[in-house]
Amino acid sequence: MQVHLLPKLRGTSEELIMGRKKIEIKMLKDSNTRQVTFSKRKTGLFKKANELSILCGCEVAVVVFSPGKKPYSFGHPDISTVATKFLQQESNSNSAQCSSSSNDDNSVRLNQLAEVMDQLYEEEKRGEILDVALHQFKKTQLDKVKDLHHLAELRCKIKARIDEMEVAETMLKIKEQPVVFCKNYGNEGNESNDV
Amino acid sequence: MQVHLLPKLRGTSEELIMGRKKIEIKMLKDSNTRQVTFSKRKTGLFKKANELSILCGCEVAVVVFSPGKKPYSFGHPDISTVATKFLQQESNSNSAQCSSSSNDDNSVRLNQLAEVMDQLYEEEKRGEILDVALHQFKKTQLDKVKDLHHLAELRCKIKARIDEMEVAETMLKIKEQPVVFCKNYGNEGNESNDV
DNA sequence: ACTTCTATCTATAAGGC
DNA sequence: TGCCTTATAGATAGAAG
Repeated sequence: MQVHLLPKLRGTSEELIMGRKKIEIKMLKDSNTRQVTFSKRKTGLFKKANELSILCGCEVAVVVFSPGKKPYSFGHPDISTVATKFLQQESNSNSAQCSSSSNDDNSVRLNQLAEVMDQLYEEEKRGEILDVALHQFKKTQLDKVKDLHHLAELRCKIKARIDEMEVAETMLKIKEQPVVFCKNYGNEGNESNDV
Repeated sequence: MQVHLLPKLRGTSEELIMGRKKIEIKMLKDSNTRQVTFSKRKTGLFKKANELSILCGCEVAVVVFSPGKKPYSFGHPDISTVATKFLQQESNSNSAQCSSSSNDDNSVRLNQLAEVMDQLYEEEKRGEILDVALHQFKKTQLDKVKDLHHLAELRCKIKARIDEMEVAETMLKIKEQPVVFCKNYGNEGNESNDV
């Protein structure tokens, strides 16, 4: 369906096709190049974050502001969950478990991050960003999905969710108002590894 | 300056030096391997995050919980700054623009979602699976859909698609939401990954 | 602003120290 | 953990759509 219009390399004296070249890690001057690079690397970063979370069964949260000042985020299992976990650790830091060494500083920072994540989640639920979300989903998530397993359960879960949505739909028909969602804050029954 | 003390490979029948091998992106069973991998990949992730922040002059925040539940973070310029920026912007954008999903846009979204489902189906047929992605998709993306008005159509399409699919399980997600605000950052290489 | 394609460059699995 | 080495899988710069 796609024909290579570009020859691998012309036999001419100049090489127009250079392939990848090593670049210095410094602010890219050209705004277009910067945007393209941001796009590619953001995808790569999120992909890496996802792989790390799966391979090691750990929680990961990433927030990035594009050159255009738009926020993008990735979270596993969910940014809110990660944020919550941080908050909980802070609360329990006096008790028995967790947070070795100097977690106090981190807790403060994380606390703030948690709030941010909270806001992001809130904004997201407004619904106006489905376009972007889907786009991102197609680009990045699908790629990751290739490596995963267990197709069977999800169908049921999604169906269940859709049933819930039907209820919401009914309500929407009656009244056009933004639906208020509850943040699923609280602990997740996350797999706990040793160590 | 460096001399190879190791022969490239013994000519024996077995290859003790295997170099890199492809691994499946799934939870590593061996705790030792998992820890080693976590360490290596965390370093790689932070490095990527740092490069992205420098190359594109953007702000980045990454938080990771190790298999041992210890928090590690990277932030450029630092997590607190990024968090604060988020909060400030949130309050500003509250009155300004945002939320304005029109009904016409919904049909577009519907089509896009249908496309996604098709692609998911394709992936499934290829034998590669979904584990993490769909769960998150359900939890987050679908939540947004609740706010849209053409819920019925969407639901039907999804249901139909799901019936075809033997889809199933969990996690993964990416959230992004456009939040417009003005401010410029242009910081240089700064790396801070605590341990 | 996103994507595709290709040639390279970089990250990293294994195995040892 | 950290630090090496090697071979290979994966990421991505540059150019164009």
